[in-house]
Amino acid sequence: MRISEAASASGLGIDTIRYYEKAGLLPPVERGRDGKRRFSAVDVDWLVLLSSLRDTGMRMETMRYFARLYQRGDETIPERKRILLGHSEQLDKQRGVLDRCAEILAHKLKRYDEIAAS
Amino acid sequence: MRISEAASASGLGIDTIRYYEKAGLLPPVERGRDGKRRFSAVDVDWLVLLSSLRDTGMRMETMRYFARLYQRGDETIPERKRILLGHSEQLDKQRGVLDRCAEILAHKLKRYDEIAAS
DNA sequence: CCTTGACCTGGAGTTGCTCCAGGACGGTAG
DNA sequence: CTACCGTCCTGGAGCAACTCCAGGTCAAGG
Repeated sequence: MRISEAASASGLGIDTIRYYEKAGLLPPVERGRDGKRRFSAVDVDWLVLLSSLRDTGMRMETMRYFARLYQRGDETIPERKRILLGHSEQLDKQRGVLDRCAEILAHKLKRYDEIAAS
Repeated sequence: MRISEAASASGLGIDTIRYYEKAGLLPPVERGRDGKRRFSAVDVDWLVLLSSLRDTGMRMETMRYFARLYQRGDETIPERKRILLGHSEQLDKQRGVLDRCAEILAHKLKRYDEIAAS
């Protein structure tokens, strides 16, 4: 799979993927003899995960740490589990943030309607 | 209210508040004769709103536009309403993103447990 | 009177992309 | 065979939104 396909499959941009590779967030991607990147199904799965973690606010440093653990094999699973569980908690906090914002917006919108009606 | 209090009341940092003022996201804040900023209750309410909008991903440019509308008075309410309704939709999209991430994480965690059990 | 703490300003530094210039390469059309 | 096109490559500049810092002011307390 070429980079443009990996991009649309993962939701990341082409530039972002190259940037992530350079930054150590994915293992060095294999190249064809033309020098172009070839993404395996495993690579793409990894990109999908990174994309999801990024979109929910995980920091690059954490993702890099997670990537290094992943490359060290199954012995690092407990630590990886810890990270993902921690991120699950982050998701819950973010739901709280969204809910509070929705409340504030609902309140504001109600006030707008009251002003319009008066 | 001094800037440190406005910061802890709104959840924004002191530097962020000053930055927002310079950037036109809040009307110029009144100063005491010592030159220090004095935040009114209205100012703080506004900061709380900005904080919530920022935390849910609204762009500064949009917030600035919203702030300008606000300063122009009640005639801009329909447009402000449009912006806040649009942001409500964003909140829904973000809930979707959180849910999808939670699913991926649950799946990964299950697989970790399977590997550990085998 | 001297120090402490909270504030001020302008500007540099950081994160995480995002875009761009300049160049190579493979496939198709003339 | 050659011209052109689309997709890729690299290194580096640019951008958003903070975040931190140096150097300075001022009021109040010991």
